[in-house]
Amino acid sequence: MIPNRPFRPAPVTARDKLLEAAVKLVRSNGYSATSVDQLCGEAGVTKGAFFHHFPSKEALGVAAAEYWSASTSAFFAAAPYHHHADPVDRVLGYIDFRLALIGGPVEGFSCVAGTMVQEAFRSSAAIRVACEASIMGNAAALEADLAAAIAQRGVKGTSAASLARHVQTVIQGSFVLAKTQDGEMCAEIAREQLGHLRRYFSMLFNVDEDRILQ
Amino acid sequence: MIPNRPFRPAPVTARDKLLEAAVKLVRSNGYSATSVDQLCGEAGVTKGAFFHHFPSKEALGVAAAEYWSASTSAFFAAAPYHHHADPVDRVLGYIDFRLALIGGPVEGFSCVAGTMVQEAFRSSAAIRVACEASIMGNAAALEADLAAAIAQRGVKGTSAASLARHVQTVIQGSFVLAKTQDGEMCAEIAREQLGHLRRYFSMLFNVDEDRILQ
DNA sequence: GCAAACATACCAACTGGTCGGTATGCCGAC
DNA sequence: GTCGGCATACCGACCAGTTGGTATGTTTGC
Repeated sequence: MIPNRPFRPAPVTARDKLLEAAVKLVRSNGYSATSVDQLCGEAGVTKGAFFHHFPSKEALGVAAAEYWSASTSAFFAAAPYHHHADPVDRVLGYIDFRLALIGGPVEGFSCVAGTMVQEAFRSSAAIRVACEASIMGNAAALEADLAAAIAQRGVKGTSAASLARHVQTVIQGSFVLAKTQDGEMCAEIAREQLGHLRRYFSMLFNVDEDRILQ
Repeated sequence: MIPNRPFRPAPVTARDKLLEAAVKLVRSNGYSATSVDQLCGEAGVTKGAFFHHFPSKEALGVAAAEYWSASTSAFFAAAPYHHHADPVDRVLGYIDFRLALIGGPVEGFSCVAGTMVQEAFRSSAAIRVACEASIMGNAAALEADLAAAIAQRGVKGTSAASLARHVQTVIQGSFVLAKTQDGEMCAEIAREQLGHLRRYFSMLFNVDEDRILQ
């Protein structure tokens, strides 16, 4: 979900270093394929430290999703698109902000929660729920602006919550498509797909009321 | 991608049984978390048979993506939505067809290629390419109808290939969102999201030409 | 001095993969 | 027609390495 988070303070405790390692390794190798030893190696920490802070690998997965959730929501809360007066501008501003974050290798802008839930939704309910909270929490942050936009433009036949989920759907889907590609095409295809989301919303919020419903 | 494929003949050879097992297990547990022993157990086949037919687990992954690709494309080629005279009806018919396929647990309608590429895009180029072929092949099957619809309705600012990719994006993204849910909500959220895709296309192909571009 | 934060050594279970062997069916030669 | 030769399909014990997890220390801050 979030890409290159600049000015992130370097983690100090072993716990933080492990969470950072989890974000990095899960993004590029997935949850199952990432071993506890790899995590410890990446974090520069021993296995004893790992199991001191987390009772199991699954617990690290849950904590990583929550850590991810917290750092991304703080990142987006501080973004500039909130300042627009028009709610439609805030919504489109969010999409443009996401668009600007896409670049470089996929593991730099993909989503930890989306990656983990794909693998663990059946084997670990705890991880599934933590990833749900992360993704739906990110969606919920847009809901107020979407509700205002819907009210202002008189959009019928959907809801702010449903549209917020659609934003996440297109974002997550664009990451999957991006992962099928190589090199610069990864970012290019992800940007292209967010462009369709932008166009959908532009049409939805600008069109005459009687043309909205099919 | 494809869900409940009815009337599929029961696999006979060990190879076919292993491919069927791979589709089932990868869909519910992912690629990395599925072991060769599990695959053999599910297929009712020994390890000797596995490595007789596939040189490695990775090769099975590639073969599974190709097998998946072949069976889904045959399934969609035989679907009834192709018979509509209007290309826009064919495109919307495809979406409605996909909508009708969504139901039951996620692993019954999710996509093997999308699941695998999320895990293996960095560790296995062969699997990545096989999944790309599967997903983009599915997209390509819609391209002609989309091109005709674009031409007929005078849509500007995009291409048939890009819109075809968007269909896959929303489908793959809806599967990710569905996997965050439990029980019947899985199918419900996936259907809701395909509904947005349908609405986007409805607007795109019906609106006056001068209103299309923002 | 004492608890939290780590480190080291270790374990049973499992991992993908190998290897010698067998059962079966198809081939032309006689 | 039946026999030897040979390829394909499959079996299951086995291997070295790795897995998540534990048990027992040691260090450090207060």
